[in-house]
Amino acid sequence: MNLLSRHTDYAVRALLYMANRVGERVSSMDIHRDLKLPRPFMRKTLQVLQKEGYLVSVKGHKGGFMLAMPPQKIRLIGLMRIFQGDISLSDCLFRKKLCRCVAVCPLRREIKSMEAVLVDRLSGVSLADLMVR
Amino acid sequence: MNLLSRHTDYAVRALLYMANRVGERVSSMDIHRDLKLPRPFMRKTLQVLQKEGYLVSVKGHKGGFMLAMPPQKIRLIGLMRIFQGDISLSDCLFRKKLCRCVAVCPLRREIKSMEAVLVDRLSGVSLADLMVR
DNA sequence: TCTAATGATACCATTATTGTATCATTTGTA
DNA sequence: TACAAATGATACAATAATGGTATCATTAGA
Repeated sequence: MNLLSRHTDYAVRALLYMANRVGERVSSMDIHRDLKLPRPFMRKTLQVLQKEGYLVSVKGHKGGFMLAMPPQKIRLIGLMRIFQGDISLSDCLFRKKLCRCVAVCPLRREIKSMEAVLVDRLSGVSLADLMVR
Repeated sequence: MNLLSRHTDYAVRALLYMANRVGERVSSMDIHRDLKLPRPFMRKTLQVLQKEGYLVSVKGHKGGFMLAMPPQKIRLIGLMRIFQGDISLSDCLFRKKLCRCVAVCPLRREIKSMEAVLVDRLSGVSLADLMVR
């Protein structure tokens, strides 16, 4: 199981990369070269981050991206919500039909509570925390 | 995201069903009729549970299944491990290549620690706990 | 001996995720 | 001013995991 999707994973890496180059303009080519992430896919990641206000972009020659906010303000939970939707450990709508979980309610309650723990932990992690080494 | 796969989910339901019919022989047909689970698929679930020692089976006419142990001994984490492998929030081998996570180690550490919390919680839940109502 | 059950297993369908390709637009610079 | 290098937008394809079906062999009760 993967808590983070590729988009989220690549987002974290790319953002970390930029956090270490504050003031510079970073292109998808730079990231591709240095981090070896598949470029077309990761470009989509970056575009989403731009739309969501995490990145400022400059088009054209010598264009690229820069962080739009300090690393302290970028939280793991925020990135996950963008790329993976609300964190849930039991997706309960199954093609518009009601979940198969309602019948096993005590189990559902357990899982929901674990979910809350997880979200709490994830909320505590910022990009800045991941930069410390 | 789903913490539980269908197999695990169906296993819990079927086991709960049998826990409420101790002494009776329960067939896959009974479960299908009463719980509306897709029979061929759920039959596989039951067969695995039998192989793993959770169920005793009787073949032939009037055959079926019975719990092989008391509900207190059946733990959610055990079922998950059978049907989903070891609980991990960051599957790190990607087609035999080393994970893409190692490069973002602090993140990996965070996730591993959340994983431990989750496993701990899951270990605490038994079938008997889910029967209480 | 027929029927209803499990055991084993092969196969198919669906979905989500991951990844590629392409074209339009923008902008610095030779 | 034209070219090159970048992002924006978007359509399409590949892959893998999961979920599900079908079938045949075997067993056992009535």
